[in-house]
Amino acid sequence: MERYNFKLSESKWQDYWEKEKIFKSVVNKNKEKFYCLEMFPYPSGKIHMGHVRNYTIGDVLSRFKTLKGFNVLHPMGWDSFGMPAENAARQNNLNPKDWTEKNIDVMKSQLKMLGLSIDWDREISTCSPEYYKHQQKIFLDLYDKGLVYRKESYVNWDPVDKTVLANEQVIDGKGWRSGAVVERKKLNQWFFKISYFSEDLLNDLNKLNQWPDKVKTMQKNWIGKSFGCEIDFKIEGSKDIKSIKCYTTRPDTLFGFSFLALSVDHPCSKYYEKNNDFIKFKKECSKTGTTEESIAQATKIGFKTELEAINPLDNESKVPVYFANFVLMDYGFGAVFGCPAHDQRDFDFAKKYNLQIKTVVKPDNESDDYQVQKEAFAGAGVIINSKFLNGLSAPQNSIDETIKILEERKLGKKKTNYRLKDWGISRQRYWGCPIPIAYDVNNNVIKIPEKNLPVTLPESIDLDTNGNPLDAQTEWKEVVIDGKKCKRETDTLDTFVDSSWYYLRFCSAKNTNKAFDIEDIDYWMPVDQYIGGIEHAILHLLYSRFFMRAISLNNKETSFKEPFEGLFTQGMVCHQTYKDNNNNWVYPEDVFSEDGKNYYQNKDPSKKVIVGPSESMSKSKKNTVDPEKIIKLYGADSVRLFILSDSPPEKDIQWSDSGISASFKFLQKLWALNEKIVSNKKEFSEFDKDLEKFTNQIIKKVTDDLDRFGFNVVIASIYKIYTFYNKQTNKSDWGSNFFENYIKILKIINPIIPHFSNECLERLNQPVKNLQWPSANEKYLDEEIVNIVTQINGKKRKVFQIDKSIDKESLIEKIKNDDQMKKYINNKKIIKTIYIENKLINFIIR
RNA sequence: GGGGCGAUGGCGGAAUUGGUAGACGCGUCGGUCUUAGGAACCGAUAGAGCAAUCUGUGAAGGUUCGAGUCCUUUUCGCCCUACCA
Repeated sequence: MERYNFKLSESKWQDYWEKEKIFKSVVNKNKEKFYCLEMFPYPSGKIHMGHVRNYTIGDVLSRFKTLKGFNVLHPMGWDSFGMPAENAARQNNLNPKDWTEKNIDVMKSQLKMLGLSIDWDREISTCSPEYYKHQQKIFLDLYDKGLVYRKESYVNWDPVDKTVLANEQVIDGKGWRSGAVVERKKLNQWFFKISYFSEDLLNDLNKLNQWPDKVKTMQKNWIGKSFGCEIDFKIEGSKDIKSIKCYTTRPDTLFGFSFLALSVDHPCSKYYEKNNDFIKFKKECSKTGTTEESIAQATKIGFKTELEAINPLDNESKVPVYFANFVLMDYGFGAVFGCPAHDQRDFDFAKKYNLQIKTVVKPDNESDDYQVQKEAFAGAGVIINSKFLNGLSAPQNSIDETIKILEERKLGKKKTNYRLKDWGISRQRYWGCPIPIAYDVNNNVIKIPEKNLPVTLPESIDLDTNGNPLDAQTEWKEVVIDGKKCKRETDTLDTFVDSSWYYLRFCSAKNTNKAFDIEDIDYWMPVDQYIGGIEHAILHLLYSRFFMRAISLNNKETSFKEPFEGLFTQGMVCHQTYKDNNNNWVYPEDVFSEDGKNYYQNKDPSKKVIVGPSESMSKSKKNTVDPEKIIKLYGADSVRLFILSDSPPEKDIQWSDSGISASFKFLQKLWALNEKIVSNKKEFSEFDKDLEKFTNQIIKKVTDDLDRFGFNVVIASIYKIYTFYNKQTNKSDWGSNFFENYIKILKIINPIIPHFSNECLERLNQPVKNLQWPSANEKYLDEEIVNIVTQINGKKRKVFQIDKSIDKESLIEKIKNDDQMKKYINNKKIIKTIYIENKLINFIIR
């Protein structure tokens, strides 16, 4: 018997799928649709195990739904704009376009090796003008709707390279390339008004009942709705500044007011621009703030002004005004009222500058002379030392009451605040979608007319210039619109924009006139199942939700607002880490072990390797395994089988050599079984009820488990199938119903190991086209003989195999009189009998 | 500081609604076959005990006839987020 030749088989079926266009999807209103989408990859060079896991999950689901009769849309594309291309191009003296296209070719061939059921006719690439011309149109539409605007905003500026840095390019406050201390620089930039939908985005999370709660909570926190009030503080000591607005969630602690703090970027800072001490202070503030650690540990510093703020509820009380490093300009009004007794940050600040700490809330169990000591008290309690507010229960009552009073006296008003900020979309980069805007000689914003779209990137470009390479393209920049000389916008769009609407484009991927066809999206949208990494829980998913709302705003044709009905976030792929004696990471493929305990380097077996903990695969730790190599060694089906088998898909999985080789060996066993069945010449006449029962029960279980993403248990079932069928074929009579049941089995393993399943079906002269998912026959799902667990006082004592037809009374009588049970009951009195049908009997004795 | 998730054999993990804890795989041990095996096949495998049996789902309590599952407290681990007023 020949072993299973996965190389021949897998390439054969992949060719067949491609030639016959098996996965081509067309709108068919008579058939229920299923849109299965995995987050499309960035073409970084090669696929990694994370992709393998992501796309295997999506593929199994797509194939399963297809077998179940759905019209499945399962597309794939490339998130192909972005910085890595620019960096790689600069390093290797290439064009980003060429680098990207080469990577796409490689990765596409690798995805095909996995045998994914993708409709490649719908392939899209976000860096292609065919894609981004529609994006530019959408940008202009949103501009017309008032959802796009321009304002001054800060960027990270590298003063040596003279370039804008992305956050991830700033390491410890320094530019990643130059090492220069990064400065903050103000630039005019474009924004999407995502905050317009804050409330809607928050509320509609409730409707997403096929989303993980975790992701919804993360988005909820990100939107960060809070209830509070804005208060106007009168200011003394300046002829320019009359009052300052603050936002607070705790107006009820107003009598604890002991300073007012402003962000260094607060509009009032303009009056201090020439003050040398203030300039120094501002510099000091910008030093801390890039790494998370420094933020957490940053001490609170302030710059005292000559200004004084008056407590609106107590005109006698005047407090100093500071600029402080812990006040953020882009939340609230960039100004806070300091109440040290009941806010830890304010407390720290007050301690440092010897400001008054006035206790105005006491815990319920404390007396009225309670005083805050070592730290701020932010808990619930009762208002004290606050004149007419005294005695109110804090926080809820006291807040409501204070707001009422402030509103009556016209000193402030109730306000809901959101943490969610508008989305800055300008990037000072070459390799992104050009913003379809120009400016006339007076710097007015001029839209590029639709007929002139797309605004394409210039192909020959010098990436070694300082700053944005597009800025240096003087010829490209010049454009005439309606006879007027204009200069193009040289910023490009954030690549998150590209991925915020690609799910729509897949529905009409070939339409050159429009971004999408209403008829197409009416049928295909929303995405029924979206699958990807948890790292996109907030930004990408929130931006996509925003885009759907923005496109649908004042648009009667697209009525829905949620692009993704179901969301699944898969876990990461982990691998053991290895280091040599010099603390350098070592690749798994350069490591060997004879006993599984001591590890050595392949190149030099005298060198020991230290085994570290298993961590998520990353290039920096060199604990990666190359999928292409693994596929070539074991075959795609073995890889698919293993990547799904060891852990539930939402959790992390450990990649291991023993695991993948176990999957490989298992397929060989399954193949041997199939060959044994193929070569059987005997006819069987006896109907085998056990075989029928086993098959139907396992079909039921696999169907249910696939429906709930229980891939790892599905694979456990496949192992059980092998054990059962192997025993069955060792019998002299396999059963007259053997063949039809076995065919069903080959169908239910098809979504997971499709090449293998096809090959087995073909060996048995079975069709492989238009397979249908077998349904379990209810008749065989029930057992006639059931296990009855008997307990004495809740403790398991004996298990009886009982015919289901027996009635309750005789069953209890029978068990009571069982010799072993009698021994346990031991002449004691049965005071209660719990009976759960077909499951359990519990005697309570005393 | 805030939020979330989790803790089950040597390991990864099973266990619809509370109802036989440890499915399935890895590893380990024993056996068969083989010139050999790091191949294949068969069997065993939570712990203790010769056994009947007892103990076991991070810890402590509670609800219940019955808890891995529900409630309270607690410890540890992981993830996200971060001066949000």
